[in-house]
Amino acid sequence: MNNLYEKKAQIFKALSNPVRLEIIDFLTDGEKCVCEIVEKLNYEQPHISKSLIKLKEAGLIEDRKDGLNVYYSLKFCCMKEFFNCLNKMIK
Amino acid sequence: MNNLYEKKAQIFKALSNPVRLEIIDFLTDGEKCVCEIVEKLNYEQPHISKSLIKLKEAGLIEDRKDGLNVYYSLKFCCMKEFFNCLNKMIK
DNA sequence: AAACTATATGCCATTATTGGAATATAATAT
DNA sequence: ATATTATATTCCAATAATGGCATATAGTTT
Repeated sequence: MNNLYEKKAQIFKALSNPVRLEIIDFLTDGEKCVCEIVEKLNYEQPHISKSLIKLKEAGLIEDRKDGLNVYYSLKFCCMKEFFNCLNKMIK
Repeated sequence: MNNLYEKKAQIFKALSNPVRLEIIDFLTDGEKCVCEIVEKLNYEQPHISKSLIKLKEAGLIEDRKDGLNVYYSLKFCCMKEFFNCLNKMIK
């Protein structure tokens, strides 16, 4: 199996979960620390943490440490058009 | 499928598999019948069939019957830009 | 140092996905 | 009607994902 298809599949897999999509959505607003994401979404902190790590491993977000906090942000600006197309699909 | 994030997640889930991505790739070339897809990819016919149904259920492809054959084709032309963005992500 | 806070990791039961093998269906040809 | 062909469905074992709970780590404060 072609490597490239697997890499792409990994990205889509990272996006194939409602919680992780909600995180992405929240991050379009700018970088957020884990505690803000936990507060916004209604999930346990460990689950949010694991979700963020999965998104990071797929290369979709990046993190920045500042004291006790870890701030996550979107890594690609084209993500907006990406999701615009997606929105057309679900109409 | 109650909320929007779940609907989007379903689309990404359908795309989160190398075989299904290869099918999508093959279909950008134009509509293909199941047998052509089976011949092109190296998988059992039942597996290809199930993959196609999953893509169809996600609303990404559509089918057309003609005699014994079933032809599948992409449902969205914006899929090209969608994948262009994806390609930027994996560089 | 100990206490506290933000985040990450490990464990676990439940549920979903994967892909092969056998079989069923549906359209066509003889 | 029977045979043939293209596609779909069912069953199954192996593997992976989900999300809660308990705990660990790492930076900060006192």
